[in-house]
Amino acid sequence: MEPDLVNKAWNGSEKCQRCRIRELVLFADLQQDDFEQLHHPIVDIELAPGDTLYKEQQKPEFVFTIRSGMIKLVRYLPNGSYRIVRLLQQGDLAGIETLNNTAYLHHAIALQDTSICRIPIENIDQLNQHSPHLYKQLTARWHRVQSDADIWLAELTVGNSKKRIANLLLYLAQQSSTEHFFLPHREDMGALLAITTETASRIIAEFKRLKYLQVESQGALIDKDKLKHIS
Amino acid sequence: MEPDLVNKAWNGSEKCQRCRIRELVLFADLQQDDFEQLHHPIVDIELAPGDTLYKEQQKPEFVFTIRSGMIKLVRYLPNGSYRIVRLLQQGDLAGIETLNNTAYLHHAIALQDTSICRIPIENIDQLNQHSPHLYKQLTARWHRVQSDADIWLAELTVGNSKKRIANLLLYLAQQSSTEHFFLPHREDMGALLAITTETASRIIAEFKRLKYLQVESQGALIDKDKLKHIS
DNA sequence: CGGATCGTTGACAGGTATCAATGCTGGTGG
DNA sequence: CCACCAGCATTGATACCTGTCAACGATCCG
Repeated sequence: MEPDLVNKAWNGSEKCQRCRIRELVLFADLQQDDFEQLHHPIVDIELAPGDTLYKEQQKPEFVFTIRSGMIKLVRYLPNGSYRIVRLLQQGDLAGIETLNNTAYLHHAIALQDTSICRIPIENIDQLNQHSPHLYKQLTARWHRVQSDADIWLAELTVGNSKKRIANLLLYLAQQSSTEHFFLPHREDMGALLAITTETASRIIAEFKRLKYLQVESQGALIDKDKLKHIS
Repeated sequence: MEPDLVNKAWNGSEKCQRCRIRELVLFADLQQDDFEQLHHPIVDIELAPGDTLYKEQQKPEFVFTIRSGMIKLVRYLPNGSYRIVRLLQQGDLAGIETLNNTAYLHHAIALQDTSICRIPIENIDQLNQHSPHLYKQLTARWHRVQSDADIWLAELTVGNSKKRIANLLLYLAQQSSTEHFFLPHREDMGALLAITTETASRIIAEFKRLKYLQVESQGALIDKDKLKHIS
């Protein structure tokens, strides 16, 4: 182990212990002892909208904890179009599938300004071998993957387009910590809901006209009752 | 611990060690020592088509390894209809989400004659605490959940109905160990693909007329090239 | 034989994809 | 500062697809 890496690791773990949202992220349950096992550096990353965090075919070396912002997980289809299979937000873990010694299953792309912690897989492996504290948090993340995927399948891919958009808006609003929330591009909405960009645009425009949806500088606002009535 | 439970546990673990498909199921990596930690009985269950393995609101006490057959995981929607979010087959683990101290996320219902091993959650928890051998297999199952969910989202909910049915048939054929495979009811196909029963029926009937699909007593057969061309 | 269940088919209205054109807005370079 | 451009968003027209409601056929079983 080179000295400078050890130093960075130490700095990283120091920061993790002082992390403002520590209770939400992967290392919530770790003890002082555990942090000393982090021999590889944890790095902060800031992403702008459109930045790619990783690609499917890339060598998997890191998992990523999302501290703020939003990431889309994307699968490209043979015909060149794409489908968004999940949205990740604060506290979510991107690249969890690589802990099984396999490749990334998606491309991960930022939708907003997004802050990330980049955690080397080696750290996770070491912690798993020498301490029991990470296991619970990891299982919780796997659980969330399943639960999100099921919600997606059961709620966002059924019914007509109006219903799906209404459900998506309700989902985004519910996920947000404030009243305002981030409204994706029409193309991304289409990729989320398996509808075309044009249809997404038409329905959003209609919701705006009906005042079910308002777009302000801080983000979007919805009339939840009206939208629930549609879905 | 009551003596008869201990006895049953011993019987159960004996059987696990001799299991014909052991390399496929959850206990693949377990050692002799580990099996001695199974203090609760593992029970074989045989299900007929339509039998319910567990329900969403049921108290979670067991996970289930599937030895043969097919199980659908079902979510009921507020309007009374349902959606199939995953199909489980040999080697898959049903109820994995309960290992996180939460409820079952679905109803699990057999589609065919199905053989199951019912494993008490306590066994899993104990093994996890005292031996490292289960961890890898569990992670592999979580991984498969994610990977299947993503395939579902990316391939079975996009494109028109003909494309979706073609993809479903290709998926079912690929999963099967023989050339023949199990063809679900039209209603289940609809619930799998987010289309109506009638549309599923129309397209299956058309595929039959075109000889892309043949139904024999052993199961269904498809013309993979023709169906790939559609999808 | 009658009834239940599932599959198939028809008719039609409504929804959505597709192709195409037109706004709108923010940024860039002259 | 302004004209221009690129990238989205919106809207229109139309053909096609799919949901809906309804009827009929096939098969199994008591």
